Amino acid sequence: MASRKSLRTTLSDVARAAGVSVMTVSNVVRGKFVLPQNKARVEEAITRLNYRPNLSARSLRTSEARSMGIVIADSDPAFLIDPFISRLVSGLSNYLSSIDYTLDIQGVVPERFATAGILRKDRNDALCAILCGPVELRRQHLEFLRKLGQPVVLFQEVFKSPSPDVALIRQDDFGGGKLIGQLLLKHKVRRVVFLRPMLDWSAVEQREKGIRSICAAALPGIKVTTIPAASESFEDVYSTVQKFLSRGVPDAIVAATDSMGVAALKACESMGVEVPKRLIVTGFNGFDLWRYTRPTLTTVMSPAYEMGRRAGNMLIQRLRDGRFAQRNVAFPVTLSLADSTGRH
Amino acid sequence: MASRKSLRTTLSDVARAAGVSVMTVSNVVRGKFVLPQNKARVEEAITRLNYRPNLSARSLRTSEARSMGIVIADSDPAFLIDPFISRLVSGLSNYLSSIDYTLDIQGVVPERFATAGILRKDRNDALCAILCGPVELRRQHLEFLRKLGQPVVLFQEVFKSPSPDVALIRQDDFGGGKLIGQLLLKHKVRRVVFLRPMLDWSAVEQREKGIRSICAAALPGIKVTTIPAASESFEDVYSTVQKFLSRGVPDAIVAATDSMGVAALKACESMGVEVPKRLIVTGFNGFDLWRYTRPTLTTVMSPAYEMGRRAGNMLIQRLRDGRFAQRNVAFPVTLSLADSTGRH
DNA sequence: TTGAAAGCGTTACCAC
DNA sequence: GTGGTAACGCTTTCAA
Repeated sequence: MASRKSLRTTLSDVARAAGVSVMTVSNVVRGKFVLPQNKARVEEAITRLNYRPNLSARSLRTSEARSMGIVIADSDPAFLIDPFISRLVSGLSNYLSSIDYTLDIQGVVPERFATAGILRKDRNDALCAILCGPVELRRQHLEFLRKLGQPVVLFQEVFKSPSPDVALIRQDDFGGGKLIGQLLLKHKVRRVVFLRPMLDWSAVEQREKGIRSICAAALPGIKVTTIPAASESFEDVYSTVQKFLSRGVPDAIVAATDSMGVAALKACESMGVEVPKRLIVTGFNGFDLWRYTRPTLTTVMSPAYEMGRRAGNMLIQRLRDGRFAQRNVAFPVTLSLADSTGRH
Repeated sequence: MASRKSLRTTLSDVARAAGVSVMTVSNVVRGKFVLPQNKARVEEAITRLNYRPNLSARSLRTSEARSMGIVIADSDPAFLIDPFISRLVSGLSNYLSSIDYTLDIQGVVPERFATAGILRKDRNDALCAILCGPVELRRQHLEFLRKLGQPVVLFQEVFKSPSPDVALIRQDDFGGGKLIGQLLLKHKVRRVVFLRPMLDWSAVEQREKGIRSICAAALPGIKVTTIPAASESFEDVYSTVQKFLSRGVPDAIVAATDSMGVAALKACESMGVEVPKRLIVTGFNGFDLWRYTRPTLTTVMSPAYEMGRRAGNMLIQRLRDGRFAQRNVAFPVTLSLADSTGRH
């Protein structure tokens, strides 16, 4: 029956089957007004023929894809397991779904950022990005994004927006670091270890700066030592902390992330160092993990899901209005006290 | 200079700038052989004009999108935080990226599955899906997927493939349940609680069947009681277990997932019920969580990341060869012993 | 309200 | 090896 070479049903297949023109079918599909009698026949034909609109053709014609992309630079192949990222992407995806937009996703190791297919081809109306690596590399990548000439939201960086097409959304990691710092003050610690991954990440830098800004101003002085673990993996962090503890026990271990905080807790346990009695431990960017440990982990809560929604919303407004209403947005974070810093 | 109304650079913009035909530019872009002198001029123009190929136009012409979609039915809006799903999607995404394919992602509550935009429009060459909800609903959704007339990989279901276009990939949850069951035998338990979420999920059903198959055959008999928590959330599971324990302590709590296992551990802790001394606890579908708790959690390890890669690979082969080589694939799982079931 | 035709950016095809 | 042309499926435009 179908004499077309294409295997897929098209508008004109439906039009022929329903005895109307393609425009009538198109109008039905897009919810425009069509006489009820025609509409019914078209809908019947659509169902019978299993018609689905070809978005490539629609996008080509309308020059809007109703789709956004997100590119995530991460050294871990399983880039979505990071709880911040999984929440951010969930929020973005759900927001976009709610307005009938699609989300394209791609993870990429930082060294190969600029080769990501999602950036080299034009398939999405706008892009989101999360960078990592040394600050100069991140700056290059931002420049690469700027040159795309497409609306972009960049997460978690403190760069100034370099173009009207680039907006930045971050949580207040510096402020979060200060909250941890103030907690350290309250506990009258003297020697603090800031435990971070080797790989640079803007948020980690900000957290460290926030903590140090408080500790530097403290009287009596608080000495902050930064210890880098080879990676964020449990094994690397665990062994790094064990090695450090074997040479002396500080008053506090401030971990750059919750998963590192957990590994630190476990390392303390293995060395017989009691938390919070002998030293206190904190995490960062907490979601549920804090409550799984014993003792439970004091951390700073992130609004990641909401940040994802917001990014989608800002990009939609940018596409509609031709400009971003704001190009720098910072979300507040909150301190979440638990047993690893002792009962207040 | 650019007299076109479209804002984006096109092939013919580049062709004009380089003084060649569009076909030459197209050939350069696609890596076909072009005389070095022309190639150089074209590449210069591409860089200068910031040209990126329009994938909608390419897809329309070639009728291949080089893109796949995944739709995830989940009652939790943050559908990506589930560690199984985040690994599965990471594996799929990375595999697709490596062959220059894109991944579209959409989460949807099970009641609205068939309304998901990713299913109602034709943008991807193939689809992956994860279902949840009562088995009849899942069967309907599978039928919906079958009718799309597109290659589909469905995860974690034990349905028979209903069409040459549908392949099923799952882990051996029944076998995993048997591993847990055998462990229970070894510990000579008599009263077992299977702790599961209210929401149906194929994998949970299989796990329960596997456990019960072993327990039913045991001598002396092992009594298995199923306790549903309102949801998988920490609070719901925690309070469900507390309530249950207040009426008596079984010999084992077998949780349907690791996060439920952790909540059970914490509920035991809160009630002063020692694990593994007084009762043993197990999780399921473990990744890193098991090592965060005290005691660490015995669980069954899932090959989720590898399953995602495999799905991508099977779909690519299906697109290339016109048929699936296999339509039912089961990945083995492994038991991971830890402190919550005591030292052997 | 409906229909006919043009054209979105690209690639397949076929001349040269 | 390169270029002209048609066509992919859809929506915009304009006429009826």
